[in-house]
Amino acid sequence: MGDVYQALADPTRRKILDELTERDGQTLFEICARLATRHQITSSRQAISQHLDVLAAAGLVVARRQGRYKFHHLDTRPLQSIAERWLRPEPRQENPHEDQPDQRPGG
Amino acid sequence: MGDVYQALADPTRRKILDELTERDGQTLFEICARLATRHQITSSRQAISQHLDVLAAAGLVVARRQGRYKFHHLDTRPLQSIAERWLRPEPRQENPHEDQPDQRPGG
DNA sequence: ACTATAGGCAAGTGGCGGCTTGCCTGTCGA
DNA sequence: TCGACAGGCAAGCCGCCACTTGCCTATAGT
Repeated sequence: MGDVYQALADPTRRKILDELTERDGQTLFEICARLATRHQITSSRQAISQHLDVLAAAGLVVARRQGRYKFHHLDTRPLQSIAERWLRPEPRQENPHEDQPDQRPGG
Repeated sequence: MGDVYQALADPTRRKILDELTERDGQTLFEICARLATRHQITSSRQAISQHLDVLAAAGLVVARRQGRYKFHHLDTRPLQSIAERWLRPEPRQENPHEDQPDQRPGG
């Protein structure tokens, strides 16, 4: 299982997710064409294919083979846990700055 | 302004965010010590400092100088827009797979 | 059977990111 | 004032990642 955060790090991969959000279940060539015409991304087909591999490894894209076509579907479930990792509103501990923060005041 | 996604790509930087979530307003040395003892991260002080620079450039960390100390505070606002980018529950368009997806069926 | 299409595998390359190292600035305490 | 401490600047190294290139497999159409 790949790293979801690393998969999101590349701007081209995010554009792919945007594209699949607008129109789910696209083929590789379809994604290439739409990235080129709508986002000025002129990467080769292989580059996009490798990006899709990374997204699939991260669980963000699920591929479905059908004949000679391979349709790519978005799966947003890995994204749900991301923001919650730091956005959980538990009142977190504060650091007593004004004391003497000698590296670790309280051990 | 740096890239929030790229800032989250590095696992050490995510650990720093975890650390600041638990205890906000830590100094550089304090973060180094806690990363070493609690997360087995033995990177040098400079490495952590550069990580904090990246996080600050992405707006995820705000530094506050006070005397010879520099306290780092978490700012989760840049995170809120991340998940919503693809998690907005608008019913997105489906691709008519079973037709003839000749790259782009509808031009 | 032949061709065009959709996609895959693998090797090679260039640039960027993470890390270290060395040295410097600035602040507080005794 | 002097030394310990917190942090900063800059150069250099190295591995990874994105991308290309070349060739291959497989399905669909005629």
